[in-house]
Amino acid sequence: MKDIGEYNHKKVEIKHSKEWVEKGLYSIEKVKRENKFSVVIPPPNVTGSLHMGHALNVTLQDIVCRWQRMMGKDVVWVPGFDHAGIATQYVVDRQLQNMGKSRLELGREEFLKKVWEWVPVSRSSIKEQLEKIGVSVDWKRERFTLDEGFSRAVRYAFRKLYEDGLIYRGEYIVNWCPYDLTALSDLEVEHEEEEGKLYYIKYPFEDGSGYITVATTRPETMLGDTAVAVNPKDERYKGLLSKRLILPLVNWGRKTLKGQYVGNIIPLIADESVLSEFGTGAVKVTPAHDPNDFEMGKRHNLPFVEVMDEFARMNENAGPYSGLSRYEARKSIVENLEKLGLLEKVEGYRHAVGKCYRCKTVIEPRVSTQWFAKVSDERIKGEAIRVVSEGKVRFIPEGWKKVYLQWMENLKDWCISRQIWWGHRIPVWYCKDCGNENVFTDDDFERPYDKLIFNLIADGRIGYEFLPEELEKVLKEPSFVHPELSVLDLYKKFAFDKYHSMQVDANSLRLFFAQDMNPMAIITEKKNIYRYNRESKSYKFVLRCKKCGSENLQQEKDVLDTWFSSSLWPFAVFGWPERTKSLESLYPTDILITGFDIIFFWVARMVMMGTYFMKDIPFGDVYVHALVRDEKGQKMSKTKGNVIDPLDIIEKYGADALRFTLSILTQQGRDIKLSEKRFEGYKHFANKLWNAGRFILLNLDGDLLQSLPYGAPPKTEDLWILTKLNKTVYRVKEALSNYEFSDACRAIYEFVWSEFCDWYLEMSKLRLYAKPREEGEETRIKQERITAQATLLSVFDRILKLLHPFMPYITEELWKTLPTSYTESISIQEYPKHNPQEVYPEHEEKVERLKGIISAIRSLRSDLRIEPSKRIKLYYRADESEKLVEEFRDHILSLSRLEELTRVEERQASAISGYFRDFEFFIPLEEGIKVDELLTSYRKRYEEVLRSLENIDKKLSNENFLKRAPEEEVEKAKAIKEELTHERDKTAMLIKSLESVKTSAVNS
RNA sequence: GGGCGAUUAGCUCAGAGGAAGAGCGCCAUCCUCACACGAUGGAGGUCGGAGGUUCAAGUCCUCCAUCGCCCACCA
Repeated sequence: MKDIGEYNHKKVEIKHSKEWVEKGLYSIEKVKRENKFSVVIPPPNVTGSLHMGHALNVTLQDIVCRWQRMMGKDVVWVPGFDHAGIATQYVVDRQLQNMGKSRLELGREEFLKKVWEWVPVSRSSIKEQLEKIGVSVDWKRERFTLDEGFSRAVRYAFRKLYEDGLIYRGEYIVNWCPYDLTALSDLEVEHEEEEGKLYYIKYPFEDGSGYITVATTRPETMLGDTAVAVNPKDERYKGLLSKRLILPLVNWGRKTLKGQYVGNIIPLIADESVLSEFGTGAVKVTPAHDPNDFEMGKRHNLPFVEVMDEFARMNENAGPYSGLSRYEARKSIVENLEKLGLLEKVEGYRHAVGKCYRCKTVIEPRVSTQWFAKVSDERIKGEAIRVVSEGKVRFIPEGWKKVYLQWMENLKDWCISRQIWWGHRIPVWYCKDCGNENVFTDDDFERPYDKLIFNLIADGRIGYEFLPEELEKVLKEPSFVHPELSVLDLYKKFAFDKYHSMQVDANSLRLFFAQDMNPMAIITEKKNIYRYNRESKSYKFVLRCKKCGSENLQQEKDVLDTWFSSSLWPFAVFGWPERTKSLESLYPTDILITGFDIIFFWVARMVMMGTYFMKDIPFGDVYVHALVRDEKGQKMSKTKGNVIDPLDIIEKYGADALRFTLSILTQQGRDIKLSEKRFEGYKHFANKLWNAGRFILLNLDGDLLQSLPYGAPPKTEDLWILTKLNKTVYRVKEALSNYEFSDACRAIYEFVWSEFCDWYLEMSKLRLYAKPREEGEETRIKQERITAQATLLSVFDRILKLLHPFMPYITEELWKTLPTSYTESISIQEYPKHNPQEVYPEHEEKVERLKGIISAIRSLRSDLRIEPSKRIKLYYRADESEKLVEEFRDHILSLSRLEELTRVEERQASAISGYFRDFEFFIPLEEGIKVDELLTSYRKRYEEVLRSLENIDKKLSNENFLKRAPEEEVEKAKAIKEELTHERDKTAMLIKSLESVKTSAVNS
C-alpha cells in the first residue's frame, strides 16, 4: 500500500544516471572469454556536443549491451573519444578567428595548446550527455585516440606497416584543400553537381597552319598546360600529331617542378584515355593540376608546371596573373582570350565539383610529397575482402555487404599524411646527412625510462632537451582521459601494461642519467642516449640515424589522417600492441553499431587493420543504422535550424522517451524522420507505465509475500495474461536477436498498453475491490485478492525487466518499489525467458472471446449514444458462448457497465440488438435514440459482408483453388464463408429490426 | 555513367504469398475511485503505374514513373 505519486521524469532520471556510474555497475575487471560480450563505442569527435544521430547510435548500443548483460553475459562496453584531426582543428581555428586571431600567426605549439584547452570542454560536455542518455559503458576503460597509450600504438602500427612495405612516401597529385592547407584522402572529398561552363579555347599551331580547339571547365589551369592530347584513333587529328602548338597568353618562362624552364610551345600528343566524343576530342593537359593529366604527364614524360600556391592563388608561373585567386584568374584569362579571338564559344555545363568535406572549399588537385598506406596490397585488401565475403564479418542489413565489397574491390592507396597540426605526428625522422627515413618507436630503446621519455618527446609533451624537474612535472600531471591517474600511471596501465617501480622525482632521474653517461658506458659499443648541458643543466635525448649514426635528424612535420588512429580502435583500446589480458579476452568485439556514413572511412579500415595486426576480425556483426533526419526528411544542420537537440528532448520528455522513440523508429535501412511530436507520444507511454505501477502498488497488501501460499488458484484471465506475456517475451527475444529494435518496442508497447493495462488491470479490479455479498465469503475474497495481486506483481516485474534495456530509468525506479526487488539494480537482473509452461491456448481463446463480447456491447452502446457512465439492462442469447458468459458474468457487467445481464429465449421486439459470433444481445429501446446513423452504419457493413461473401464464394467455386491450395487454406476459406453468412443474416435482421423501430418511433 | 533504397489511411511507418495494420491526427461521448500524458467507440486505403508468374500478389519477376542516397578522373 504505497502511493508513488505522479510521474516526474526529471526526478527519476537524475537519481539513477549518477548512481549507475558511481556504483560502477557496468565495470568488469576480469572477464571470462567464453562468456564475454564486448563492444567499442564509435568514439564521438571532440568537436562540440552530441546530436540526435549520436543519441540514436548510443541508444541502440545500450539496448544491446543492457540486454546481453541481463542475459548473463560479461558485458564490456568501451567508451571514448576521437581527436578528429581536421574537424577539431577547424573548430578551434574558427574560435580563434572569432577572436580576431589566426592559427598561422599563433604557430604550431601555441595553437596546439589552444586545442588542448578546448578538448576537455567538448569531452566533458559529451560525457555528461552520454550519462544523461543512460549509457551503460565502463568509464574505467575510457580512451582517447590521442592519449598516451594510443599515440604509442599508432607509432607501432605505422612502423610495422612501413617495415612491411605497406606505407610509402612519394610525390603524387592529391586533393588539396586551400583553406585547411592540407592534403585530403579521396573519401574526404565530396562531389557536388554544379552549374558550370565549358570554355572552348583555340590553341594555334606553331607553323601558323590553323589551330586546335580544346574544351575545359577550368581555363585558369591553361597556364600550366604542357601538351594537348587527342585519342590516337581519332581520324580528325591523325595527320597533325607531329605538329606543335602555341599555348596562348603565355609569353613568359615557366619553371617546372624539377626546376627547369619551359616555354609556350607544347606538343600535340596521342593518349588512349582521351575520349573523342567529348568536346572537340582534344584536351589540354595540365599535369600539375589535374589527376588525369598527372597520369598522362607521367606516361608521356611531360613537364609539370605548377601555377598555383597552397592557397590556390596563382603563383609566379602565372606571369601577370600571379597573385590572383583561381577565380579572378579565370575571369581575366577568359576576357583576354576573347580579346585575342581565341575563345571559340562558352557553353553551360553541369558537372561535379570536388569540395572539402569539412569546410566545403573547392578542392585543388596539387602535386606534393605525401605518405600513403598501400591498402591496395593483397595482404591488406585481400583479407579484408575475404572476411566479409565469407561472412565472418556480417553486415546488418545485408545490403551493406555489397556496398562494402564493391568499394573494397576498387580500393586505391590511402593518402595518410595531413599538413595540419592537430593529430598524431608521423613517427619518421629524416636524416639530413644520408637522407634515411628513420621510423622510431620505443622498441628502439631498452630501458623503461628511455621508452617513457621517447614517448613523451614523440608526443610533444617535452622537448628533446629538458630539465629533470620538467620531466617529473609532466609525469605527475593528471592524465587527460583519466585525471584520477597521473601521466605515469596512465602509461603503466594503458601503454606498458606492466608495473614498473619507476621513481619519477627529479633526483632519481638525475641518477639514471648519470648512469647512462657513465664513462664505462662510453667505452662500450653502445652510445649513450642522454647528453648533459652544463650551462642550462638540462639533459638532451639524443636520436641517431639508424643508417649513418648522424644526430642531424628532423622529424616529419605532417600528422596522420585521423582515421588512421581510429582504424586501430577495436584493439588499441584494449592495450595493443601489448598482449594484455583485456586484449586476449575481449578481442574480437561482438558487434559494431554505426551509421552508414562512415562505412568506408572507418568500418572498412578497422577490418583492414584488425585483420592485419590482430590476424582476426575486429567484430563479428556490424549493425548499420539509418541517419536521423528532420520531419521533412532533410538532414539536420545548424545552418538550416532544424536540429532537434537530444538534451532538449531529455529535458522536456525524458531520456526514456528519447530512447524509446529512437528505437521504435529504427527500421532497418531507412532514414528516421523525427518530429518532436514523436517524443511526446512515447512520453505518454512512460506515463502509462508509471500509472500502472502506481495502481499496482496502491493495491498491494503489505504482507503479500507472506500470504502467497494462501492464494486461490489462478483464474482464466491470470492464465491469459501469462500466455500473452510469454508470447511477448518470445517476440522480444526474436526481435532483439535480429536487431529488430522497432519490433521489440512495438511488442512491449502493445502488450503493456493494449493487453495489460486495457484489459488485465481492469479485470483485476473485480477481485481487488470485491466486497463480500453474503456471509462466509471473506476468506474466498481474500484468497482471490492474493492471487490477483500476485499475478499483477509477477507480470509487472517481468514487464519492467523486459523494458529495461529500452527505458532504463523508469524501469529501475519502479522496480525498486516492488516488494520483489532485492538487488541494487534491475539492470543486473535476469532478463525474462520464454516459459512454455505458462502458455495456455484454451484460456487465451476464452478471454479473447470475452473481449469480443464486451467490445460489441460497448460499440452498440456508443452507437446508441448511451453515456459511458450509464448502467443499462442487457438481454442476451447464446449457444457455445453460454458457459463463458456465466463464468465472466461479473466481468461483462462491470466492463460494459451493465446493471443487469439476463438470458432470454426470444429476441425482443422493441430492442436494438448486436452480436459477437453466437452471442446476441438486446438493449431495450428508449426514447430519443437516433437510429438513422446506426442504420447507415449497419447497411454499410451489410454491403461489405456481401462483397466479401462474393469473393469467398468465387474462391471456393474455383476448382483450381480446391485442387491446388493447401487443405488448411480451403478449410479456412470455408470457415470464413460460414462466419460471413452468419454475419450477413444477423446484419440483415438487425437492419430489419431497426427499420421497424424507426417506423414505430415515427408512428408514435 | 554505375549501384542502392523508397513509393501502403491526412502524417510517420509496420506488413514480404492466403479475409488490408499501428501510432499520431481527425470525429463522437465521457474529468468512471492508476493515468485527460486518460477511457470508450468511430470515420478514413482500388497498397506509385503497366505487364507477367501463381489456384491466390502490398507481398515474387520485368519494365516505367517520381523522390532520396552512395560511388565514379570524362576535360
